[in-house]
Amino acid sequence: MDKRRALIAMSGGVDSSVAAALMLRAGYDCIGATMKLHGEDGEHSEKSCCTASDAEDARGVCARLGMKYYVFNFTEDFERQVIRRFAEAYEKGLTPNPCIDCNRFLKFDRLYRRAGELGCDFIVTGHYARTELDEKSGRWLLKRSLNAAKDQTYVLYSLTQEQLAHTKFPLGDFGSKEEIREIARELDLVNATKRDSQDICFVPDGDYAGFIRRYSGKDYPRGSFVDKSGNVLGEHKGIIHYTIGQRKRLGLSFPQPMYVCGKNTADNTVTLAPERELYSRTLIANDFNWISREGAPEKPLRVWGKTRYSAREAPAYVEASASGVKITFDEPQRAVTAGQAVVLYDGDIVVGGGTIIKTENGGKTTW
RNA sequence: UGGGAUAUAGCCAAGUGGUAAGGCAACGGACUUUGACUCCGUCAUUCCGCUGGUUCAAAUCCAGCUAUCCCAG
Repeated sequence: MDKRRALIAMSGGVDSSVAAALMLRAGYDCIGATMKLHGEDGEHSEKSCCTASDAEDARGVCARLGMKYYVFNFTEDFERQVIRRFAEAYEKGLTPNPCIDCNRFLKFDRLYRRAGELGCDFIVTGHYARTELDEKSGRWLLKRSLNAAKDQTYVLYSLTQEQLAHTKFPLGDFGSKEEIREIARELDLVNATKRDSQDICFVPDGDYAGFIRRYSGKDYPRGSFVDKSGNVLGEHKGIIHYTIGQRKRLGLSFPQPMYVCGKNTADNTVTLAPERELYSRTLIANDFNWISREGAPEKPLRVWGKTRYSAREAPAYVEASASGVKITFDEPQRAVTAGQAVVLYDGDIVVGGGTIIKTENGGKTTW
C-alpha cells in the first residue's frame, strides 16, 4: 500500500521545518511547499516571514531532509484575500487580523486545494494546535496545543470539518518550544536558532498606516479627538492610525492616561476616554464558524471566550442572535475591538469563532 | 500701561534658602505569527521668564525688566 502523502507548508522558520521532519519520521511521503505571498521589495526584515531568504531556508531544509520542494506564487490571492481586506477593514474603522485571513484564504484554502491536486492526503503546518476526531459526535475537533503558551488555535478557528480531517499539526503535542529547537539542532537544520516571526509579514517596518496609504493611494484626513461628550480634545492623524484600547501615540497629554474607546468614520472622529470606559460585557460576532458543534445554540451555552490573540479566555455565554452570535461575558472585557476575532473554548476544545462586529458597554444598553 | 495674579522640560505640575518629585506625551527595549495593552529603561550635565542683588549656598529672599492672564478702562 502506498505511503500517505503530506504537503508541508513551510515558512522557512524552525517550526514548520520541524513539522516536516516529524512527518517524515512518522513515515509520510512529504512534499515541502512555500507560498510566495508578496513581492520582493527588498525591505523585509528578518522579523517577517515569506521572504526570499525564508524560501531559501525552506529549500535548504527540504534538501537536508530529502524532500521535494515547491514554491507556489500566491501573491495575487494574498493581495486580494489578505492585503485588500486588511486595508478595507481599516478604512471602515475596524481592526483586522490579517493572520487569520491568511490562514483561512491562503494556507487552508489555496494551498490546501493545491495539496489535493498533488495527491496529498494531508496538509501540515507548524501551528501549535491539535486535531482530534470525536468518536461520539463524529466531528473533527480543533484543540489547544499542549504548550499552552504558544497555542495558536485562535488564528485557526475558521477551519472546516473537511479541512480539519485533512490537516495535521505535528507540533501540537510538544510541551515547549525548546523541544522543537532541540529537534532542529539534532537534524542540523539551518534555522534551528532563527528567531520567531512576528509583526504583520507584509508590513515589516511596522508602519501599517503608511502601508495602507501607499497601497490604496488614498489620503486619510486628519480629524478630531473628542471625549464622550463630543468636546474636541485635539487633532488625530487619520482614523486608520488608531485602534480601540490604544494609549500610545495619541500625541496629547492629560492628567490621566487616555485610551481610544471609539472610532467614528462618519464624522472622522476618534473618541478618547479613561481606561475604565473601555470595558464591555457583550458583543456580537458574525461570519461565525462552529467547530465542535453544528451551529449556534438556541439557549445560552457556557463557554470561555477570547477576544484577542494574547488575551486570556474568560467565562461567558453564547447564543444565537438576530444579527449574528451574541456573547455575554461574566465580567466586562477590556477593549473588545470590532474586526478582531472572538474564539470560544470548552476546555481545550475550540467551540468556534467569528468576527466581532459590535460591542456593548458595561450593560448600560441592551438590545 | 491703574490694580491683582502667574511665569519650572513638548504639556500639566511638585518644590518657599541647601543643591530640580510625579503624571501625560515622546523615544528605546522586552513581550507578541494581527492591531493594541502591559512591563522595563531614557527624558530640565546648576539659563527653574530675563537682568542684577543679598547669602557659604537661591527655582526658592530683594529690585528692575519682559510676557501672559484677570479685574478695572
